[in-house]
Amino acid sequence: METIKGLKRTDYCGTLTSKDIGRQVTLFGWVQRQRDLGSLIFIDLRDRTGIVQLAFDDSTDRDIFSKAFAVRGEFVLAAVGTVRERSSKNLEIPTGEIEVEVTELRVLAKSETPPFEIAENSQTSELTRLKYRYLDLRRPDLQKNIILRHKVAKVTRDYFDENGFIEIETPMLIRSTPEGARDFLVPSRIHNGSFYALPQSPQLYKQLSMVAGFDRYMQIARCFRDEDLRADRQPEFTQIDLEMSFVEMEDVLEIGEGYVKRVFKDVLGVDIPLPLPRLTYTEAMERYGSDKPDTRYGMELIDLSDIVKNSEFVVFKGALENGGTVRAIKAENAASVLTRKEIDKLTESAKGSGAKGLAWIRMTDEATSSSFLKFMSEEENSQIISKADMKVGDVLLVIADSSRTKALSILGALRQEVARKLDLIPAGQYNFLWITEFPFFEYDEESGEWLAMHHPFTAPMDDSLDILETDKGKVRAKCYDLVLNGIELSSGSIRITDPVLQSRIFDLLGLSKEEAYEKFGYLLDAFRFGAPPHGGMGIGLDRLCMQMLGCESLRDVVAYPKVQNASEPMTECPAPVDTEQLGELGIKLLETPEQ
RNA sequence: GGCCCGGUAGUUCAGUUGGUUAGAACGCCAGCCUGUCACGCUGGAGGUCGUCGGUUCGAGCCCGAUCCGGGUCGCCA
Repeated sequence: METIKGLKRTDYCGTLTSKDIGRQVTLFGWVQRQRDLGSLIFIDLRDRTGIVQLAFDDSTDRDIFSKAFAVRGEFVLAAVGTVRERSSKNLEIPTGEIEVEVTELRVLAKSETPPFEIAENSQTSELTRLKYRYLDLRRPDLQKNIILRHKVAKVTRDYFDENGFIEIETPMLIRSTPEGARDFLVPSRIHNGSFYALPQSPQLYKQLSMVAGFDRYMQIARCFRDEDLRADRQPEFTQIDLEMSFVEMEDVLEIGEGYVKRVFKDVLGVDIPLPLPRLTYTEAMERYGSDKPDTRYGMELIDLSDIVKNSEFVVFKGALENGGTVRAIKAENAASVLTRKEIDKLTESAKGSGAKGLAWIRMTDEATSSSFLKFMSEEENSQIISKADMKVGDVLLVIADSSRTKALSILGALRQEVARKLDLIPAGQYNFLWITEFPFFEYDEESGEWLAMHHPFTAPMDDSLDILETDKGKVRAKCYDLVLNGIELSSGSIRITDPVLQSRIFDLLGLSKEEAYEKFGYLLDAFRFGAPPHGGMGIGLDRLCMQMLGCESLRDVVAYPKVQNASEPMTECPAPVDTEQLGELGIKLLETPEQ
């Protein structure tokens, strides 16, 4: 193995062009491929910018030639040479017009044969790739993703800096507030039996920073939630967290929109027209059955309740008599894809999200078949078909449920599944949407109680103040979500700063003064010393990058992600620790974990 | 915790009603080759079929359990 002593890189591999012909260059990189043609050898040398061809022929020094002969994939090389025009060009690659005639070659490191090829569009299973993540990350796709992520972070800091935001680091070791998601806990050595928690978000610290007078705060903050993973959910994730003083909802949305426009323009060169569309929570649920609707395709929900309210079909009748609803979506020209068998599958997944069943009408050239038309009158039938504007080839999927919200959200999920099946989702399109006027409370059917839908510092809307105690179902919050292509990108709210209102809210949430003080005393104290009105939001950086790159999983935009069981295959964490270490923390395990 | 899908060579996969020595491609190793660029040609090595147990004369294939991965529901104020 040789050293780089005396060598300094002059260029990155992928940046050389015919303009560099005749130049003496020094390159470092990994061997993508070595092609040995006998008395002619080519090596593709790769770094993060791309590849360039090194050439060795009969004019090459014999020692260098035999070194090149022994080179294998992923060896690390230093090459000094002259850029020259290729005698046969390769127009497929950016550097294909030139090659480097090598006059000095050093093998800086050898490599074993890697477990998978370092190439774009790897077909290798994700587990293998994650075990060797450093090799996976060497692949051009992931290099591109991680570099884009860097650019997003850079533009983010620039934008918020230009708009008067101060970046403040908030602590990673904080007090646990066991509401909402589970906290990751960190035992304290100095205070045996006590624990820190890792932040689920910097929420309280950023509000305190408003009290401290920083006026505008931002942070690219790591957040932690000890919950089960999904394709778009990791136990640790990154939030672009911000908070602003002396603002109302409109001001926060304006900053948020400006950010979205800026980051898409600067990083992707894509223009996002402003202002972004808005829907209230109620509209979104009624039209799409989701509080984070994907508006890249239509297929909006159709209300059949009025038409079927007198029908004899017990399923519809029962749902409506119990205060529910009957809704449908129409899949246009879908009869060929949505066969009986496919509809059965949809029924199963609807049941999976809580449906009792799925009613349907399927119109084909031959016949109109349906699971329920036979229970309806002629008139009802034709009203349904005309309300849904059904044509030959269309399929109508109907959900009835005595819970209105449930019916809507089941249909919302179905809408997404059908859109994917029918391939209705256009690529390369970015549909942003603000969702506003979220309900303040959520009715829990099990306990029969109204629970907070948001954290307890979220302000109710001004016109809800009079009905806080009397009509909880109608209370709306000054809360807003930013949705992109059916994914929740961001969530925020205007906060309560009025102590009187705050204690009303605590009362409503069933938090006694003592409990509230026990949990959030420091914030309540702070608010006694002049709290400016404030509000903010947190934007999911990982999800944003995922959308910008069109990736299906967060694992493609997180350098070192966790897999579904929340472990990391490369380092094999989490892992047991030795008893001595536990002893210092005053912890005794009830069972010895298997090694 | 529930449901669905998957686990066969380094990698991606095939493997018939259970039946001889489990195949292919790529990769790897060796030889040949002066313009390749997914180089080509010739030859070769490489497998506890995730694991454990069961059924059987015989299991990659059937049964049970279990582990691992992916998706999803619950969960994620």
